[in-house]
Amino acid sequence: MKDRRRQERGKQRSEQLLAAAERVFASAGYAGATTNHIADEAGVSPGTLYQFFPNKQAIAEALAARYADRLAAAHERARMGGLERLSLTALVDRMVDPFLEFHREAPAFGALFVESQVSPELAGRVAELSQGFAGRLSAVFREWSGRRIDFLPTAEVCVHLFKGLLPLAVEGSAAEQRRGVKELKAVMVRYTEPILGPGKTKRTPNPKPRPTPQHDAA
Amino acid sequence: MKDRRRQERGKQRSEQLLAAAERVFASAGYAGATTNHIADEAGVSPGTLYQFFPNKQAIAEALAARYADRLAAAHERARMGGLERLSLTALVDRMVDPFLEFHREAPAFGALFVESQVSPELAGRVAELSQGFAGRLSAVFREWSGRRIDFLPTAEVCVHLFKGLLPLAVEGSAAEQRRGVKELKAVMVRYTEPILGPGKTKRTPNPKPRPTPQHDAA
DNA sequence: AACCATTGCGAGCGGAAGCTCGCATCGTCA
DNA sequence: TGACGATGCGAGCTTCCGCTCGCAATGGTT
Repeated sequence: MKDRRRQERGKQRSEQLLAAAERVFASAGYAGATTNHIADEAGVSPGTLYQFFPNKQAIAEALAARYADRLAAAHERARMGGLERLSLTALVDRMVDPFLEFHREAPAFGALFVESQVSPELAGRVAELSQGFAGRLSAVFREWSGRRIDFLPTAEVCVHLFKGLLPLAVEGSAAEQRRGVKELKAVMVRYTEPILGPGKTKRTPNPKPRPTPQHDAA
Repeated sequence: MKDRRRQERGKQRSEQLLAAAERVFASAGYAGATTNHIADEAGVSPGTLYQFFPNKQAIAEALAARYADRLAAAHERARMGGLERLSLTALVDRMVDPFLEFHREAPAFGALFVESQVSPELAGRVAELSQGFAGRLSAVFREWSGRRIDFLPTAEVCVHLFKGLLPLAVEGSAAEQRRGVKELKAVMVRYTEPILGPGKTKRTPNPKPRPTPQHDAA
C-alpha cells in the first residue's frame, strides 16, 4: 500500500522532471541546460532531482530512450494500411509528416538529435535513435519498392538529410516552415526516386508523373 | 624598427595561436575547448593568449572570418574558366570539391560551421559564413542556368544539405568517405536538376542524360 | 654596462555548474 | 497522539574554466 503510493508518486515526479528537462533542453540545448534550472522548472529542489536521476546525462538519456520509443510507434502507425499503392510522394509524406509532428510536440528532440559534441554515452543513445530511424526507413523502402536490396545506406543518407533540413522546416515564420517542409520532401523524393525505382502500382503511371517541379514562389 | 619587429612577432604569435585553436576546436568543439588548452597547444601561457585575443569567442570569430575569406577565394578559383559548358554533375563537382578540400585542411571549420548552441555573436559570424556560401551558390546557379530567377532559396537548401551530409563525407573509413561524397553530390544534382533546368550547352544533350543512377555497392 | 619599454609567464581569482548532505516536513501506523 | 521511516529541501562543497595581474625575462638603445 505504502509502496504502491510511493511508486506512483515517484512516477509522477519523474514525469514532471522529464517534462521540465524537455523544456529546458529545447530552449538552451543540452550543454547550455543546468540541472538547477531543470529542477527549478519542475518546481523541485536539486536534491529531489538527484533522487530520480544519477546525473544530468541520465536525464537526457531517459528522454532519448522515450523519444526512440515514441518515434518508432509513430512510424509504425504510419505504416498501417500498407504502402504498396502509394506514390513516392505519398510515401515520403507518410514518413516525414509523423516525424515533423513528433518534433513539434517534443521540442527537445531536435536539440538532442542534432546537437553534436555531447558525452560519448549520450552520443551513443542518440546514434541508436538515428539507426532505429534509418532501419525503419530502409524496411519501408524495401517493402514499397519490392526490390530485395539493402536500402540501409540510402536510408542513412535520408536521416542525415532530415537532420540537415530540420532547421528549415521548424524555424522561422509559418510560411518559411511550409517552404522548408516542402523542400525537405522534395529533396527526399528526388534523391530516392532513382534508387527506389518507379514502384509497381502507382497512382501516376504516365511517363511524366511530376511536371518537373519548380520554385513556385519566385 | 622596433615597432616593425614587434608587429612581425605579434603576427607570428597570432598565427601560432590560431593554428592551435584550430586543432583544439576541431577535436573538442567550441564549447568543449578551453582557453588554457589552446594556450598549452600553442606552447604559450594563458596570459600571452589574452594579449592577442580579448576572449575565447574572439578566437573563434577570427577563425570564422579567416574561413569565410578562404572559402570565398576557393570558390572564386573554382569559377575560373566559366561554367556554361559544364554538365550539372561537373558544376556540382566544381562547388563541392573545393568545399570538401577546404574542410580537410581546416578541420575546425566543420566544428564551427555545424555546431549550434554558441553565443549569439559567434552564431552571427557563422551565419554570415553560410550566407556567403549560399550567395555564391545562387550566383553560380544563375550564371549556369541562364535564367534570371532568384536562386537564393535553392542555394540555402543546398547549404543545409551540405551541413547535414558533411559528416558522411568526412567521417569513417576512406571508402565510407568516398561513398559519402558521392551521395552528397547525388543529392545536390538530383535536387537542383528540376530547378536549374537542363542547361543550355551541355555535354550530354540526349534525352536520357544519366541512366537512372543506382547504388553501385549493394 | 646600465636602463627601460616590451613581451611573456603562471599562480590564482571570480564565478558558475554539477552534485551532496544534514536537516525539516510529511504521511502512516501503533 | 507520538513515533518513525520516507520524502523533500536548499545552502554549500568541489571542480573546472575563462580570465587577470604582478613579476620576470628579453633585447634594443645610450
